[in-house]
Amino acid sequence: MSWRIDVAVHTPAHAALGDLLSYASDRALAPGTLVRVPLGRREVLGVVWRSALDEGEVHAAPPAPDASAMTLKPVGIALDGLAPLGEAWRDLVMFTARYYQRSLGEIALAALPPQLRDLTNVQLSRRLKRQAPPAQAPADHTPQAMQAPQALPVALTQEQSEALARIEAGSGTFLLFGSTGSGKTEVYLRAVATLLERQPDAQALVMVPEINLTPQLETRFKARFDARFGNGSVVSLHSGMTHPQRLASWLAAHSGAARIVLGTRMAVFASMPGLQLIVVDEEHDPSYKQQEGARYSARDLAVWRGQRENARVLLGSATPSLESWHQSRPAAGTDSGGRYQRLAMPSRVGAGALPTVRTVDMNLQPGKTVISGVLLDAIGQRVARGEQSMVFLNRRGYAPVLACGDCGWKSECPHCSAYRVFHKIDRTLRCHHCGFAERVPRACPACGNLDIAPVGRGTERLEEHLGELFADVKRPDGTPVRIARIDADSTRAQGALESQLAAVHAGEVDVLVGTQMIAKGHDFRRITLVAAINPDGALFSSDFRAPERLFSLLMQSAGRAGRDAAYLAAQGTTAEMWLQTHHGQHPLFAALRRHDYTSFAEPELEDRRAAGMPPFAFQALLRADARTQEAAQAFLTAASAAADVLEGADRVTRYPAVPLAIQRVANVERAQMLLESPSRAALQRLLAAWQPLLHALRREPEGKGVIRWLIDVDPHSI
DNA sequence: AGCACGCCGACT
DNA sequence: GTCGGCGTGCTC
Repeated sequence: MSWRIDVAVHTPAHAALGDLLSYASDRALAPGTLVRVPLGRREVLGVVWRSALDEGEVHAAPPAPDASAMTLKPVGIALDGLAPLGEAWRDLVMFTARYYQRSLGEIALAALPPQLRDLTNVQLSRRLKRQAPPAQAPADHTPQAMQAPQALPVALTQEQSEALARIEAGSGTFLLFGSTGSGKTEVYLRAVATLLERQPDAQALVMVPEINLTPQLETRFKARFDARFGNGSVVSLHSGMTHPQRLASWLAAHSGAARIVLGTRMAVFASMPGLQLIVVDEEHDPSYKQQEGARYSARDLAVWRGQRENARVLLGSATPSLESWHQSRPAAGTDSGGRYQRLAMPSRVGAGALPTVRTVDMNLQPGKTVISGVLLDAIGQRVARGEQSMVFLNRRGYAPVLACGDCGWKSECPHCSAYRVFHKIDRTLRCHHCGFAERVPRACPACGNLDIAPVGRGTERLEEHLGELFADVKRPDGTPVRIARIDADSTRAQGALESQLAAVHAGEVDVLVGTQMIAKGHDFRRITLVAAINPDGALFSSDFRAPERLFSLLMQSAGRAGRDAAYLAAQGTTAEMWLQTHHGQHPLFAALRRHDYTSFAEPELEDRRAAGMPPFAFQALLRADARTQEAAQAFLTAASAAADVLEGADRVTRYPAVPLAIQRVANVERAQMLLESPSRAALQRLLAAWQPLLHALRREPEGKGVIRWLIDVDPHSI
């Protein structure tokens, strides 16, 4: 008997190539089976999507486009040793591909560990054998043991207990709205523990926004669960791991041997047959949105996956995204708001009171002031008392621009519409967009003037500046102040971030300078002052999400100060957050002063509602990269015109094509067009119907010079 | 996406 | 004379 096997392989969405390629086989293969198939002159890994009995020209299922007429090549070997990927996983992949306008195979193959692609059957079976045998009844799995859970490190607060009780009693998606230090992680740990103890085959997925945050989370989960469920019950999945490590974790999740999977956004695609709970920590974090390739939101997919697999989803944040805030309602049974249950944990446990927020009115400071005198004094006093301070500035390097005082030359990047940043450490001018780097010229390249000077400041220069200003400030033991910097440059080397963080923890640093990298997740017990040097940029940004990001960043930073109540009491000090701003009266800062997310979010949401913006509207971007800006825009304009006749077009607003904020990167001109609709379904229908037209358009004169185009659904920055 | 084929510039 | 640039086309 002859079968037609439809397989998803790693090909991009393309007009000439369908989502699935058909192959011949003398036996049916279960959907989800991994197979090697011939494609052109190479052999690639694919996922079986369906098998159909091939009765000559008649097919039970519709064949892949145009495949019925051709002779099918035979499938290669099936990776039989591996259980087929489940229906729920395939549905997730299918949904992702459709929703984000990508090919099935691209999503499916990207969701699998890369090493699987070049593993033979023999190697695979060897791998599987080596894999630790599935959780061989560790410690106690008896009912008695479950009724008498081992002593847990800390007692729960009232708020934590209530949140947990509601998670257990309910189902669906929850928004855990807990201030920094309210003990959200403990709630995650308990929710996971309860689930895994109750159901021996249940699995939990826990996601964090950044790779940096996985080690500390892994330590905490292993300490809690290794003893109870056996070594290997907790695995991680993120792009910082080696391929063999990732394969091992993936196999453990797929087989069910791993009870808990920790990871970054890619982990949302982990194959987990027993998935019952998904935690998305810091759910508001922009890192959950993939910014290249398939531009998916791991948070949104987690919610979808939870619904599909009937697993609880726990979104945690002190400053939820306005989308999640809007979707959530305060108490079960309340109709207002959306579908998530909101669980509030406003109190800070074991931490000092939230820091006092002080604003420095930069309008009253002498021009060009970098750090105001009052702030300097405040930091100096902390140093003298042996306390730590954190100063952050969202700009790395020494100075964002180098300029000639005579002829007006500036350090423009020859390949991008951006300035190259001056890095004093290695005397280079570096473009942060294309990577182009050169040694700093001795004299102005345009006029030969020797007087070329840095303009503006980055973390490097701030660090240097503070060093000069604090030259005479002494620590309690009379030794000079110690200043350190943490940013993407200082942490480039393997393990550098860890060692630098350790130095701060060990008290070897008095003043820490850094980018937003230091505001995220790291607990510095002895920091009592946090300062934002220049947060104004985001207040009047053209990006409507900028205030939301700024507020969350500042709240998170404020949360870094005074994490240790006992320390503050012993020092007889209070924690402070300082803001240097020209707009001290801005409502965003007023809300921040009160540490009140709600009073920031509610008016912001009202503005969005009034302006018809997300979450009250749905957006997508069509972007085009081309040789010239005209070509990019011409393509977009033609694409817009082509969409006129499509279904749903009347319900989708198409804005004019505009250049990107950074118009040219690496000699490629970039333009985009915004689409917006009050109906997600209408937008989706339009995008789906548009795709083939866009492919066709590239071959038309309007598509000339276009290097690539892409669709970004639910874009994060526009 | 890969990987071929194909047609124009500076070097073993 | 070749090596190699990446433009265009194809893969069940």
